[in-house]
Amino acid sequence: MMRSADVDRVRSLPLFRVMSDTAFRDVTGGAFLQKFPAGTTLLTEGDTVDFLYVLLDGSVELGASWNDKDTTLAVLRPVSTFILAAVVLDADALMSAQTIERSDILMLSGEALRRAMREDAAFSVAVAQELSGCYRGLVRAIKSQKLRGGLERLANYLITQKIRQGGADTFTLPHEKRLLASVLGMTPENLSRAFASIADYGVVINGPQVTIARPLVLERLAKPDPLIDNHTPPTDAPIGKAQRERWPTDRHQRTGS
Amino acid sequence: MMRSADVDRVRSLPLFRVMSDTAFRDVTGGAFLQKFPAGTTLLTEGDTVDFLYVLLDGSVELGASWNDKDTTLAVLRPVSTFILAAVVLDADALMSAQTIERSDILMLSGEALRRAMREDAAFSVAVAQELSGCYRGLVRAIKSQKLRGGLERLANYLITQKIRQGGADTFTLPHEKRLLASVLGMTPENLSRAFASIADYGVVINGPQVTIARPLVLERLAKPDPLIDNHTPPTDAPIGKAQRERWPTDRHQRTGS
DNA sequence: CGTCACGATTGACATTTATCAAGCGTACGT
DNA sequence: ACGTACGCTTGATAAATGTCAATCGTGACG
Repeated sequence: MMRSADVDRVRSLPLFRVMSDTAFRDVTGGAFLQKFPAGTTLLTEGDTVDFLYVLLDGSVELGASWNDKDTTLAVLRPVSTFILAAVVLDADALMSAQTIERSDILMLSGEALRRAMREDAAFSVAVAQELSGCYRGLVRAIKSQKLRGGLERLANYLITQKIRQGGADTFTLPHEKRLLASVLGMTPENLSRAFASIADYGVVINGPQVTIARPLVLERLAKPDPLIDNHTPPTDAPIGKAQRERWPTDRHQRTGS
Repeated sequence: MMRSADVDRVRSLPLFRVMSDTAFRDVTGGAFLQKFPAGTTLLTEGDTVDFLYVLLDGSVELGASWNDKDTTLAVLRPVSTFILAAVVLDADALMSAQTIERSDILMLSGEALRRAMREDAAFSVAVAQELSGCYRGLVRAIKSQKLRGGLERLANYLITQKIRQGGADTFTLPHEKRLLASVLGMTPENLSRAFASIADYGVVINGPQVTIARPLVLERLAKPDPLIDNHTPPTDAPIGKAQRERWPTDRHQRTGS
């Protein structure tokens, strides 16, 4: 059902690394690994959630809608789990999930997950840590949304993106601009104008290519704040939302070796 | 250090009900119960978090600020825990906490909490459930913020408040309007105007007294949605964020008796 | 090769929200 | 009782954001 390489990738996630082999086999026993084309709706808000999803390849948008409007709450990249909170509570989904590009997605039985939590304290601690990381990600998102204006959100997004992609002054926007607009909580038209305005702060846009020509000028506009922006640098280690939140002050290093 | 009645109240929280007596004693052993006057800052964003806070009496505002602006993320009423996510990750606080009125607050050692999680699977499951509830509360908040306009947010707030206070057409706003404005993500001036506008939808304001004269008209404006608004009815049982999120489709009733 | 669909951009305009300023009412302390 | 501080309200105005419409460029597909 799963290739061994995929099993390894899941196993090496912080969430599953702490599980016993038997518990891991139990949880992955009835799992599905599916490939979905771009634009597939995996889950609609309000749906009953039977599975924990793990994005192994591709990308997924988490969104929500109300009254003919819709917005994007997050864009996920591999390797990420999603709708963990709904699985833990065995509750309905509050967000929709849709593939952005062709994606490999692993689906783990929610029931088995909850059983494993009850039987394995280390695992449920890992779940609690992952959830804490997700929670803090949302706190950052709300703070950005309520405290900053559109231009400031964009400026900080660009700075964060630059760092996450390695720190070079030129990088590529990872998504369509329309999607970015939805993430940033504005209309595509407004994002376009924001890109035009931000040229005054030394940002050069060339299609999906962005060059931050005068980083200090941009920073003066953005005023990035570690309590809002999570400037976690890129890493090849499989990382969960919890680890992202712990850096750089990881007081509990348990991967000692 | 704690009155027996207070111990009982904490013990009966979903978070702590599942703990063994010995684990509970261990966690509450080095606990402080303190009374704070109104307006006391308990915690500033960025601070190291050493304790899990439990609000036993009074009320507490969770807020955040950036660039001389500030906003309120939540207002807590007894009995609630707060900054659980930071405690679980042993990370810095992303929000500030301040008493709104004179409050009784219990402070439990974060270190002891994390130890109890590692040793007691049932407890760490309860922590994961509470965190899931908090997470979903934030998802609702972001959806409200990004998808609705100010007047719609106010309308839904009033409907939610009406239900939470028992369902009568007349009820009392639980906070100052300036605080409500901050919760709803608008300026006090704007909230004032929103209250004036909402009179057209059959809402009569008299100081802190609100009367919803034509509920159906207001609902047509508000379009409340269970995927955004948590219309949990009032209860006398000590309830956690997780329970709030499970109602009304609690598929895992474990308080069987 | 042409056509079509779609994302991005730009302009004009409407709506919403914030800001500044003034005035009102009430609770509180002297 | 008086004054004062503070929350609330209202008005005038500015800034930000959304909406509608048109255009441009590009990539997919017949």
